[in-house]
Amino acid sequence: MPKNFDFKEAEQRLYKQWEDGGWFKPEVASPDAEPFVISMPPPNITGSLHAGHAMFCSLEDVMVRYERMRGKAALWVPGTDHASIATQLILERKLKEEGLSRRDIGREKFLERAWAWKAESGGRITEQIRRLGSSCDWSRERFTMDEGLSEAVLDVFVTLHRQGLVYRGPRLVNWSPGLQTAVSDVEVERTEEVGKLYFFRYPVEGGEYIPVATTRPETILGDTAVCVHPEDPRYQHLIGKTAYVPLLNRPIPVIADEYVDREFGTGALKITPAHDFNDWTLGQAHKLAIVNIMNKDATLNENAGAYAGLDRFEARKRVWADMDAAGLTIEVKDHPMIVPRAQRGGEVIEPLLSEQWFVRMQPLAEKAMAAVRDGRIKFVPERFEKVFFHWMENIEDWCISRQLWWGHRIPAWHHPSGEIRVGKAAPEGEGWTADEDVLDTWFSSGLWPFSTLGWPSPTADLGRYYPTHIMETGYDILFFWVARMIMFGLWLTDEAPFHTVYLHGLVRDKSGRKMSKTYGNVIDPVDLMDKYGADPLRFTLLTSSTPGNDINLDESRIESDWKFVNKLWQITNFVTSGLPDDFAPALPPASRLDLPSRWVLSALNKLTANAQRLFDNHQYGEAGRQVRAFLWDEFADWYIEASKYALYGEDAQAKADTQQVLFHVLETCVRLLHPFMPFVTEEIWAYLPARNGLLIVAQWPTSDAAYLDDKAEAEMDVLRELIRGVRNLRLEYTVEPGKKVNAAVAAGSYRESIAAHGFLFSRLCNVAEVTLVEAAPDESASVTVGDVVLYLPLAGLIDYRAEVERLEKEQAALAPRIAKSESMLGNEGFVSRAKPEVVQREREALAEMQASFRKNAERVDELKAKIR
RNA sequence: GGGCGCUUAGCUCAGCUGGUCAGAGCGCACGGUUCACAUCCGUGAGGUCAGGGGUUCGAGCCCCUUAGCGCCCA
Repeated sequence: MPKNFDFKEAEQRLYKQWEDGGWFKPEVASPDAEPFVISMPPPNITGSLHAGHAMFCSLEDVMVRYERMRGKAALWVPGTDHASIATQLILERKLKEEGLSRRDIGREKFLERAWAWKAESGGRITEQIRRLGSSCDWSRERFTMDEGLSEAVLDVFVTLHRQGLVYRGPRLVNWSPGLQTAVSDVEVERTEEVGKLYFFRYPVEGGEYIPVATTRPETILGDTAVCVHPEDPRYQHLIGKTAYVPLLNRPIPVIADEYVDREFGTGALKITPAHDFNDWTLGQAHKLAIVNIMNKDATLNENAGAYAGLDRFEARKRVWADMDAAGLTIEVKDHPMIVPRAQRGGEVIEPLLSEQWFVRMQPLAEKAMAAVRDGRIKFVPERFEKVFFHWMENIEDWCISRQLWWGHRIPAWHHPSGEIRVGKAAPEGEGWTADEDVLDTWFSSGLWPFSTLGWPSPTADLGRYYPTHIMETGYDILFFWVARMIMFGLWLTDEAPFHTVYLHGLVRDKSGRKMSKTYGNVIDPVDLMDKYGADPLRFTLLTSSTPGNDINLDESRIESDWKFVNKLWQITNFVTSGLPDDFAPALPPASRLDLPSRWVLSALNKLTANAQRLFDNHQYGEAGRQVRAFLWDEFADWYIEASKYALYGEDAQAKADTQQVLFHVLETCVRLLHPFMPFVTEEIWAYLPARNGLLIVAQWPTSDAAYLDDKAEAEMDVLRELIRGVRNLRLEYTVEPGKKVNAAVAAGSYRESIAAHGFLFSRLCNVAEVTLVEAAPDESASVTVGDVVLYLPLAGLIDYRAEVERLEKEQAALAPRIAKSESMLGNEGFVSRAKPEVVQREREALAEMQASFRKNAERVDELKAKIR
């Protein structure tokens, strides 16, 4: 095999091999295999790959590849979203560059451009998703505006309308003046900003004034009442009197309502039902007049009198100036306030009275909550259930119409008579015109898990692959998307669309800041893949995250995982290079194997069992970390080094057995790592002998209890500690690294083991010969592990005083640990209530520490005697 | 105002069911050209697991509370 893994060449080739070979299709499993299905959160066609995409692709691919290896009919359905607002924003920006607006070119031409743009750039994101190694079934790729999905969307609208759940009406909605469309509650972001609070006098009949404060003086022109608390002595006598709207002199009532907070501001409120959500509610309760003063472009209309035609912010200045001139102003204060801004575009949202389509959410939410309550749907991590319930319990009707062109056109028809009919086709008769509006993007993505499988047609895919299994996505779209899928799924298909919602966190920069173009801290996953390959990026994203928590992406970790890829490659090179041409994998029984082999196989099988448990609990990151640690710190650093004795030795059987073990461990780890690092593992797989087929469909490893061996692990631990001790001594006494030394061991209870494994010392710490002794040789330094004392004779190098000091330091560290252990074991509560194996383990640990302490103490005495 | 998360080595983060869980990577110090790998190997320094209280035989891990940071909802 080549000296290094050339990811640039291999990634493309392997992905093509997988995709062209149809290995991403669920049909590669046996026909009766249990299905496992994930719907990919469809990226916007406007987008290019960002860290969030890389995150979900990595996670979902781990899930899918794992289940595929377990023999399931694994299906990951990919697709893209038309992203109504985001796409339209981009297209309008492009038009603007040409000096045009969408109205200049008209709806038809605009949509042509939109489709052209989709054709041109919709493929870019899917190419980038491929680069990550995502094993999704592209033959089932969908787009939210595909014919089938569009039909589904219209059907749902019609159905919900028939069920009385879709209605139309004038309501106060969140209006985006720049985009000229309504948006839903979840599309409004509330930002804390320092604004101004304007205090002024509201004239009341009889020459009195009520002081009132507002953050938006222009809305004064639309006031239809002044409201005070019914028990407020300051204003009680004015209740029921008539106030006059400043500048317009329009008479309005002074009303009373307990809603007013007497402590806040002046304790009196101006009420503008047409331009404020709270005021709207209050206005409904008091049957107040509704005066709309604003046009859809946020200029004021004829109801604003002299201010008609002015932009809202310009009007604000003028109104205030004129009121000041009229002597009605009191003061202006800086005021921290919550400003509603559009999620797309960021402009200030205006509450505006408008005719829109809504979905009545209450009935849908009930079903959704029931499904989560009774466990048909679970959240990982669980805490998001609380967030989900809180939102569901307070759910508002969903404004689904958008005054945009790019999207699913609402299947409603308007007649000059004012009649409105809902249906996919135009009603019979003359004069019907189609509704101008399109649906909220999230209306179609809410159907995604089933619409992508053919619903509402009873397709084979729908039957076999729905409901899906895990919905994996970012917690930031819990309300936008996940909640809607759950509601729609239950309502329309009578099934929970998935049984598990796995939510990942946001990917931030290394210091925890949100990535943004303005900060210039955006980490482009494509750059990282160019530099390190897809595997290290995936592995880093997967292993540095835990469910639901944000991750701060540090490039140094990707670099480190790039090194891990190389390490794996080099391990493979070592393991395979020595294998005979006719090598046939056949792991010998544990009874025939040497100690290092029994140890490493025991550790391997524990690892496999752990990985299984962790995958079962969606702890993918921890599983990946453990495999990496085992492979590098145990297998490469210890077993491989130890194996060289047998490999280069005379004993043919031992050599063959060792090769079997090396191969088995590597091969198992490659399987375990495949979901995390698909490219390098698949490439390695091709270099392993006697393999049939591709790793992508190889079997996921299971733990074999026959190879679990606590005794071997304990023995190896002692040997490893002794070896570490020797390495340490050699450095402390600056023994030349190349120089061979001898060791004498008072082997205590490990006599046989040490006698038999002198070769390990030779290989791992350059000790030529290990002899068993009873007493300490002259001029030697020692290392103690339990009742084993290893002496390193270092003639001429030993400073007895320094050696005593070193040992006493060790004793000082040991003493408190012994004391703690003794007190634990002396504690009746611990001995009687802790699990027996825990007590047993503690006893053994204490015995070992005590032995070490005793041996060290003896040694110190000996040395002290020599000093005198 | 309600809710949630985070606070563990200089930095970025793990720590699953409470009992070798005090860890990793990077960084740092020191030492290494022997036949898998310098994209490497070895050794080491460094943390009263934010503060306080509690439950428990035993607590980074559970409960309460305080503080700081962040997020969501209103």
